[in-house]
Amino acid sequence: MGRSPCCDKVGLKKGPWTPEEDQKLLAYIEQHGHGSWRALPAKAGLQRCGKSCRLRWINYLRPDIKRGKFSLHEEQTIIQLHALLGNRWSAIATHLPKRTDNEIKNYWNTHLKKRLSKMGIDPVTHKPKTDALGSATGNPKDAANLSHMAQWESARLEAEARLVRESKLVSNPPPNPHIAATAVAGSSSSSVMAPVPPACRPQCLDVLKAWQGVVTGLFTFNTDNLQSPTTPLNFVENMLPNGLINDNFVGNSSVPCDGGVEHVTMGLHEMGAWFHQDSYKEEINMNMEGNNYSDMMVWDSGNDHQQNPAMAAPSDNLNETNSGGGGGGSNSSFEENKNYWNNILNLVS
DNA sequence: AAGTAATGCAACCGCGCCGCC
DNA sequence: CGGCGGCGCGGTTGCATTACT
Repeated sequence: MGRSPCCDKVGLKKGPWTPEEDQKLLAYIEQHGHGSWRALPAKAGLQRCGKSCRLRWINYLRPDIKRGKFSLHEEQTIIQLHALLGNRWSAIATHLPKRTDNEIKNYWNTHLKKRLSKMGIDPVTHKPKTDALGSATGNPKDAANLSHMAQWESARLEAEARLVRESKLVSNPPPNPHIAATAVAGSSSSSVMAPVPPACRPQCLDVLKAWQGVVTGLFTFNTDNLQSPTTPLNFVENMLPNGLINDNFVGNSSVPCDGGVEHVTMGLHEMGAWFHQDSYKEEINMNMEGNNYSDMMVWDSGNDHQQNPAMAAPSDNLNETNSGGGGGGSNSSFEENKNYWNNILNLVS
Protein backbone atom coordinates (compact mmCIF):
# COMPACT_ATOMS: atom_id res chain seq x y z
CA MET A 1 0.00 0.00 0.00
CA GLY A 2 1.19 3.44 -0.82
CA ARG A 3 4.38 2.45 -2.50
CA SER A 4 6.15 5.48 -3.77
CA PRO A 5 6.67 5.33 -7.51
CA CYS A 6 9.05 8.26 -7.53
CA CYS A 7 12.13 6.21 -8.27
CA ASP A 8 10.55 4.25 -11.09
CA LYS A 9 10.50 7.21 -13.41
CA VAL A 10 12.82 6.96 -16.35
CA GLY A 11 15.27 9.74 -16.95
CA LEU A 12 16.10 10.20 -13.32
CA LYS A 13 19.72 10.03 -12.42
CA LYS A 14 21.03 7.39 -10.05
CA GLY A 15 24.36 6.70 -8.51
CA PRO A 16 26.89 8.97 -6.90
CA TRP A 17 26.06 12.60 -6.46
CA THR A 18 28.17 15.21 -8.19
CA PRO A 19 29.32 18.36 -6.42
CA GLU A 20 27.02 20.35 -8.68
CA GLU A 21 24.03 18.34 -7.61
CA ASP A 22 25.01 18.69 -3.99
CA GLN A 23 25.28 22.41 -4.46
CA LYS A 24 21.85 22.64 -6.03
CA LEU A 25 20.25 20.62 -3.31
CA LEU A 26 22.00 22.51 -0.56
CA ALA A 27 21.15 25.86 -2.03
CA TYR A 28 17.54 24.96 -2.47
CA ILE A 29 17.07 23.56 1.01
CA GLU A 30 18.88 26.44 2.62
CA GLN A 31 16.58 28.83 0.86
CA HIS A 32 13.27 27.02 0.96
CA GLY A 33 13.61 24.11 3.31
CA HIS A 34 12.91 20.67 1.98
CA GLY A 35 9.14 20.68 2.28
CA SER A 36 7.85 17.89 0.10
CA TRP A 37 10.66 15.66 -0.98
CA ARG A 38 8.69 14.48 -3.94
CA ALA A 39 8.34 17.94 -5.34
CA LEU A 40 11.80 19.10 -4.40
CA PRO A 41 13.91 17.73 -7.26
CA ALA A 42 11.93 19.55 -9.92
CA LYS A 43 11.98 22.79 -7.99
CA ALA A 44 15.68 22.48 -7.30
CA GLY A 45 16.45 21.57 -10.88
CA LEU A 46 17.67 18.09 -10.10
CA GLN A 47 17.21 14.98 -12.18
CA ARG A 48 16.81 12.87 -9.09
CA CYS A 49 13.94 11.30 -7.28
CA GLY A 50 12.79 12.84 -4.04
CA LYS A 51 13.89 9.84 -2.11
CA SER A 52 17.40 10.14 -3.38
CA CYS A 53 17.47 13.83 -2.47
CA ARG A 54 16.21 13.14 0.98
CA LEU A 55 18.82 10.46 1.53
CA ARG A 56 21.58 12.66 0.27
CA TRP A 57 20.51 15.47 2.52
CA ILE A 58 20.02 13.37 5.62
CA ASN A 59 23.13 11.27 5.28
CA TYR A 60 25.57 13.68 3.80
CA LEU A 61 24.66 17.30 3.27
CA ARG A 62 22.94 18.17 6.51
CA PRO A 63 25.07 20.71 8.32
CA ASP A 64 24.78 19.07 11.71
CA ILE A 65 26.53 15.90 10.70
CA LYS A 66 29.74 14.84 12.25
CA ARG A 67 31.85 12.78 9.94
CA GLY A 68 34.95 10.80 10.49
CA LYS A 69 36.03 8.15 12.86
CA PHE A 70 33.74 7.02 15.63
CA SER A 71 35.07 7.65 19.07
CA LEU A 72 35.27 4.84 21.52
CA HIS A 73 32.56 6.51 23.47
CA GLU A 74 30.33 6.38 20.45
CA GLU A 75 31.23 2.77 19.80
CA GLN A 76 30.34 1.88 23.30
CA THR A 77 27.01 3.63 23.07
CA ILE A 78 26.19 1.92 19.81
CA ILE A 79 26.92 -1.49 21.24
CA GLN A 80 24.90 -0.86 24.33
CA LEU A 81 21.97 0.49 22.44
CA HIS A 82 22.16 -2.25 19.88
CA ALA A 83 21.97 -4.82 22.61
CA LEU A 84 18.82 -3.15 23.82
CA LEU A 85 17.21 -2.13 20.58
CA GLY A 86 18.57 -4.42 17.93
CA ASN A 87 18.80 -3.04 14.42
CA ARG A 88 16.72 0.02 15.12
CA TRP A 89 19.30 2.34 13.72
CA SER A 90 17.18 5.41 13.77
CA ALA A 91 16.45 4.94 17.44
CA ILE A 92 20.12 4.40 18.11
CA ALA A 93 20.97 7.44 16.07
CA THR A 94 18.84 9.66 18.28
CA HIS A 95 21.35 9.01 21.03
CA LEU A 96 24.35 9.81 18.92
CA PRO A 97 24.05 13.44 18.01
CA LYS A 98 25.44 14.32 14.63
CA ARG A 99 25.56 10.73 13.47
CA THR A 100 23.11 9.36 10.95
CA ASP A 101 21.37 6.06 11.17
CA ASN A 102 22.98 5.03 7.92
CA GLU A 103 26.42 5.83 9.19
CA ILE A 104 25.81 3.97 12.40
CA LYS A 105 24.43 1.03 10.51
CA ASN A 106 27.44 0.93 8.23
CA TYR A 107 29.82 1.26 11.11
CA TRP A 108 28.11 -1.55 12.94
CA ASN A 109 28.18 -3.82 9.93
CA THR A 110 31.74 -3.13 8.96
CA HIS A 111 33.46 -2.71 12.30
CA LEU A 112 31.60 -3.50 15.46
CA LYS A 113 29.85 -6.62 14.28
CA LYS A 114 33.10 -8.17 13.21
CA ARG A 115 34.84 -7.12 16.33
CA LEU A 116 32.20 -8.70 18.53
CA SER A 117 32.30 -11.83 16.44
CA LYS A 118 36.02 -12.06 16.87
CA MET A 119 35.52 -11.83 20.58
CA GLY A 120 33.17 -14.77 20.41
CA ILE A 121 30.08 -12.71 20.92
CA ASP A 122 27.09 -13.13 18.74
CA PRO A 123 26.47 -9.63 17.41
CA VAL A 124 22.77 -10.31 17.09
CA THR A 125 22.06 -11.57 20.55
CA HIS A 126 25.09 -10.11 22.29
CA LYS A 127 25.57 -13.44 23.91
CA PRO A 128 28.73 -15.44 23.77
CA LYS A 129 28.39 -17.71 20.80
CA THR A 130 28.53 -20.73 23.05
CA ASP A 131 25.68 -19.34 25.10
CA ALA A 132 27.83 -20.50 27.88
CA LEU A 133 26.42 -18.92 30.94
CA GLY A 134 23.46 -19.61 33.07
CA SER A 135 23.69 -16.45 35.00
CA ALA A 136 26.54 -14.12 35.25
CA THR A 137 26.15 -13.85 38.92
CA GLY A 138 24.93 -17.32 39.55
CA ASN A 139 21.74 -15.76 40.74
CA PRO A 140 18.87 -16.02 38.29
CA LYS A 141 17.17 -13.11 39.97
CA ASP A 142 19.93 -10.82 38.92
CA ALA A 143 19.66 -11.86 35.33
CA ALA A 144 15.92 -11.55 35.39
CA ASN A 145 16.18 -8.21 37.07
CA LEU A 146 18.54 -6.84 34.52
CA SER A 147 16.60 -8.42 31.74
CA HIS A 148 13.42 -6.81 32.92
CA MET A 149 15.11 -3.49 33.07
CA ALA A 150 16.59 -3.99 29.65
CA GLN A 151 13.16 -4.64 28.22
CA TRP A 152 11.84 -1.59 29.90
CA GLU A 153 14.73 0.46 28.66
CA SER A 154 14.21 -0.82 25.17
CA ALA A 155 10.62 0.33 25.24
CA ARG A 156 11.66 3.63 26.70
CA LEU A 157 14.23 4.26 24.03
CA GLU A 158 11.75 3.48 21.34
CA ALA A 159 9.32 5.90 22.86
CA GLU A 160 12.03 8.45 23.11
CA ALA A 161 13.01 8.04 19.51
CA ARG A 162 9.41 8.45 18.53
CA LEU A 163 9.15 11.53 20.64
CA VAL A 164 12.17 13.00 19.00
CA ARG A 165 10.76 12.33 15.59
CA GLU A 166 7.40 13.71 16.46
CA SER A 167 8.55 16.82 18.13
CA LYS A 168 10.87 17.67 15.27
CA LEU A 169 13.30 19.35 17.54
CA VAL A 170 16.08 19.09 15.07
CA SER A 171 16.66 22.79 14.91
CA ASN A 172 16.83 23.24 18.63
CA PRO A 173 17.39 19.99 20.45
CA PRO A 174 17.16 19.94 24.21
CA PRO A 175 20.51 20.02 25.92
CA ASN A 176 19.88 16.59 27.25
CA PRO A 177 17.44 14.26 25.53
CA HIS A 178 17.22 12.29 28.67
CA ILE A 179 15.01 14.88 30.19
CA ALA A 180 12.34 14.44 27.60
CA ALA A 181 12.84 10.73 27.64
CA THR A 182 12.34 10.59 31.32
CA ALA A 183 9.11 12.46 31.05
CA VAL A 184 7.80 10.03 28.49
CA ALA A 185 9.02 6.96 30.24
CA GLY A 186 7.90 8.09 33.61
CA SER A 187 4.39 8.74 32.49
CA SER A 188 3.85 5.64 30.47
CA SER A 189 5.92 2.93 31.96
CA SER A 190 6.09 3.41 35.64
CA SER A 191 3.25 1.01 36.18
CA VAL A 192 5.26 -1.91 34.96
CA MET A 193 8.35 -1.01 36.82
CA ALA A 194 9.58 -2.58 39.93
CA PRO A 195 8.68 -0.44 42.91
CA VAL A 196 10.28 2.90 42.47
CA PRO A 197 11.79 4.41 45.53
CA PRO A 198 11.32 8.02 46.49
CA ALA A 199 13.34 10.54 44.53
CA CYS A 200 13.12 8.01 41.81
CA ARG A 201 15.95 7.93 39.43
CA PRO A 202 14.79 6.36 36.19
CA GLN A 203 15.56 2.72 35.80
CA CYS A 204 17.13 3.26 32.46
CA LEU A 205 20.07 4.71 34.22
CA ASP A 206 20.43 1.52 36.11
CA VAL A 207 20.61 -0.60 33.04
CA LEU A 208 23.14 1.54 31.36
CA LYS A 209 24.92 2.18 34.54
CA ALA A 210 25.08 -1.51 35.11
CA TRP A 211 26.65 -1.82 31.76
CA GLN A 212 29.02 0.87 32.46
CA GLY A 213 29.72 -0.63 35.77
CA VAL A 214 30.94 -3.75 34.18
CA VAL A 215 33.08 -1.71 31.93
CA THR A 216 34.61 0.12 34.78
CA GLY A 217 34.40 -2.88 36.99
CA LEU A 218 32.88 -0.92 39.77
CA PHE A 219 29.40 -2.18 39.57
CA THR A 220 28.11 -4.92 41.75
CA PHE A 221 24.83 -6.69 41.99
CA ASN A 222 23.01 -6.74 45.22
CA THR A 223 23.48 -10.36 45.76
CA ASP A 224 24.58 -12.43 48.64
CA ASN A 225 26.80 -14.76 46.79
CA LEU A 226 28.98 -12.08 45.35
CA GLN A 227 31.87 -10.55 47.03
CA SER A 228 32.54 -6.93 46.50
CA PRO A 229 35.04 -6.55 43.78
CA THR A 230 38.36 -5.28 44.84
CA THR A 231 39.57 -4.49 41.42
CA PRO A 232 37.70 -3.64 38.31
CA LEU A 233 38.41 -6.95 36.74
CA ASN A 234 37.34 -8.79 39.80
CA PHE A 235 33.82 -7.80 39.25
CA VAL A 236 33.68 -9.29 35.84
CA GLU A 237 35.43 -12.34 37.03
CA ASN A 238 33.11 -12.66 39.96
CA MET A 239 30.20 -12.67 37.64
CA LEU A 240 31.53 -15.58 35.72
CA PRO A 241 32.39 -19.19 35.98
CA ASN A 242 36.07 -19.78 36.30
CA GLY A 243 38.16 -18.61 33.47
CA LEU A 244 35.36 -17.65 31.21
CA ILE A 245 36.50 -14.16 30.65
CA ASN A 246 39.79 -15.20 29.24
CA ASP A 247 38.41 -18.10 27.34
CA ASN A 248 35.81 -16.10 25.62
CA PHE A 249 37.90 -13.10 25.12
CA VAL A 250 40.43 -14.98 23.13
CA GLY A 251 37.80 -16.88 21.30
CA ASN A 252 38.00 -20.16 23.11
CA SER A 253 34.53 -21.41 23.69
CA SER A 254 34.81 -24.39 25.93
CA VAL A 255 32.43 -23.19 28.52
CA PRO A 256 29.56 -25.28 29.80
CA CYS A 257 26.17 -24.02 28.87
CA ASP A 258 23.56 -23.41 31.48
CA GLY A 259 21.31 -21.24 29.41
CA GLY A 260 18.73 -18.89 30.74
CA VAL A 261 20.53 -15.61 31.02
CA GLU A 262 19.35 -12.71 29.00
CA HIS A 263 21.46 -11.26 26.27
CA VAL A 264 21.92 -7.99 28.02
CA THR A 265 23.64 -9.61 30.89
CA MET A 266 25.99 -11.37 28.59
CA GLY A 267 26.69 -8.21 26.79
CA LEU A 268 27.68 -6.68 30.05
CA HIS A 269 30.26 -9.21 30.73
CA GLU A 270 31.71 -9.36 27.31
CA MET A 271 31.94 -5.68 26.89
CA GLY A 272 33.42 -5.43 30.30
CA ALA A 273 36.18 -7.68 29.19
CA TRP A 274 36.55 -5.86 25.98
CA PHE A 275 36.75 -2.42 27.43
CA HIS A 276 39.21 -3.49 30.01
CA GLN A 277 41.83 -3.81 27.40
CA ASP A 278 44.48 -1.25 28.13
CA SER A 279 44.57 -0.18 24.55
CA TYR A 280 41.03 1.05 24.85
CA LYS A 281 41.39 2.74 28.15
CA GLU A 282 43.67 5.41 26.88
CA GLU A 283 41.32 6.23 24.12
CA ILE A 284 38.36 6.13 26.40
CA ASN A 285 39.62 9.03 28.39
CA MET A 286 39.79 11.14 25.32
CA ASN A 287 36.24 10.53 24.39
CA MET A 288 34.19 11.71 27.27
CA GLU A 289 32.25 14.29 25.42
CA GLY A 290 28.75 14.93 24.23
CA ASN A 291 25.65 15.84 26.07
CA ASN A 292 23.20 13.01 26.23
CA TYR A 293 22.61 10.41 28.84
CA SER A 294 25.36 8.26 27.54
CA ASP A 295 27.71 10.75 28.97
CA MET A 296 26.61 9.87 32.40
CA MET A 297 28.50 6.70 31.84
CA VAL A 298 31.67 8.21 32.98
CA TRP A 299 34.71 6.10 32.56
CA ASP A 300 37.20 5.26 35.16
CA SER A 301 39.78 7.67 34.01
CA GLY A 302 42.72 5.55 33.26
CA ASN A 303 43.17 4.25 36.74
CA ASP A 304 41.76 0.92 37.64
CA HIS A 305 41.76 1.72 41.28
CA GLN A 306 40.15 5.06 41.05
CA GLN A 307 36.60 5.25 42.18
CA ASN A 308 34.16 6.26 39.56
CA PRO A 309 31.46 8.44 41.04
CA ALA A 310 28.89 7.19 38.63
CA MET A 311 29.31 3.69 39.78
CA ALA A 312 29.59 4.22 43.44
CA ALA A 313 26.26 5.75 44.18
CA PRO A 314 23.49 3.72 45.65
CA SER A 315 21.13 2.20 43.18
CA ASP A 316 17.52 1.23 43.35
CA ASN A 317 17.75 -2.45 42.87
CA LEU A 318 21.01 -3.38 41.33
CA ASN A 319 24.08 -2.03 42.94
CA GLU A 320 23.16 -1.35 46.45
CA THR A 321 26.66 -1.08 47.66
CA ASN A 322 30.07 -0.77 46.32
CA SER A 323 32.03 -1.34 49.42
CA GLY A 324 35.59 -0.85 48.48
CA GLY A 325 34.68 -1.28 44.88
CA GLY A 326 37.49 -0.28 42.60
CA GLY A 327 39.66 0.44 45.59
CA GLY A 328 37.99 3.78 46.20
CA GLY A 329 35.64 4.69 48.96
CA SER A 330 37.34 7.65 50.50
CA ASN A 331 35.33 10.50 51.98
CA SER A 332 36.15 12.74 49.08
CA SER A 333 34.98 10.27 46.54
CA PHE A 334 31.88 9.74 48.56
CA GLU A 335 31.20 13.44 48.28
CA GLU A 336 31.87 13.25 44.58
CA ASN A 337 29.39 10.45 44.33
CA LYS A 338 26.81 12.42 46.16
CA ASN A 339 27.31 15.41 43.95
CA TYR A 340 27.26 13.30 40.88
CA TRP A 341 23.96 11.74 41.76
CA ASN A 342 22.49 14.99 42.86
CA ASN A 343 23.30 16.35 39.45
CA ILE A 344 21.60 13.44 37.79
CA LEU A 345 18.58 13.77 40.00
CA ASN A 346 18.39 17.42 39.12
CA LEU A 347 18.71 16.56 35.51
CA VAL A 348 15.92 14.07 35.42
CA SER A 349 13.54 15.82 37.72
C1' DA B 1 54.38 -3.91 -10.51
C1' DA B 2 50.25 -6.38 -11.36
C1' DG B 3 46.47 -9.02 -9.95
C1' DT B 4 43.31 -10.33 -6.41
C1' DA B 5 40.94 -10.13 -2.11
C1' DA B 6 39.16 -7.55 1.55
C1' DT B 7 37.22 -3.51 3.35
C1' DG B 8 34.54 0.75 3.76
C1' DC B 9 31.00 3.60 2.50
C1' DA B 10 27.46 5.96 -0.29
C1' DA B 11 23.42 5.08 -2.36
C1' DC B 12 19.52 2.28 -3.83
C1' DC B 13 15.50 -0.59 -3.02
C1' DG B 14 11.47 -2.44 -1.00
C1' DC B 15 8.42 -2.43 2.70
C1' DG B 16 5.61 -0.61 6.35
C1' DC B 17 3.57 3.16 8.80
C1' DC B 18 0.95 7.26 9.06
C1' DG B 19 -1.84 11.06 7.75
C1' DC B 20 -5.03 12.91 4.55
C1' DC B 21 -8.97 12.76 1.62
C1' DC C 1 -13.62 3.17 6.51
C1' DG C 2 -10.61 2.32 2.94
C1' DG C 3 -7.46 3.91 -0.59
C1' DC C 4 -3.68 6.77 -1.74
C1' DG C 5 0.47 9.50 -1.28
C1' DG C 6 4.49 10.51 1.16
C1' DC C 7 8.01 9.56 4.31
C1' DG C 8 11.18 6.90 7.04
C1' DC C 9 13.52 2.71 8.08
C1' DG C 10 16.37 -1.32 7.50
C1' DG C 11 18.56 -4.39 4.30
C1' DT C 12 21.34 -4.78 0.40
C1' DT C 13 24.18 -3.57 -3.47
C1' DG C 14 27.91 -1.74 -5.98
C1' DC C 15 31.84 1.00 -6.46
C1' DA C 16 36.22 2.94 -4.77
C1' DT C 17 40.03 2.27 -2.00
C1' DT C 18 43.35 -0.34 0.55
C1' DA C 19 45.86 -4.48 1.76
C1' DC C 20 47.86 -8.56 0.52
C1' DT C 21 50.16 -12.02 -2.47
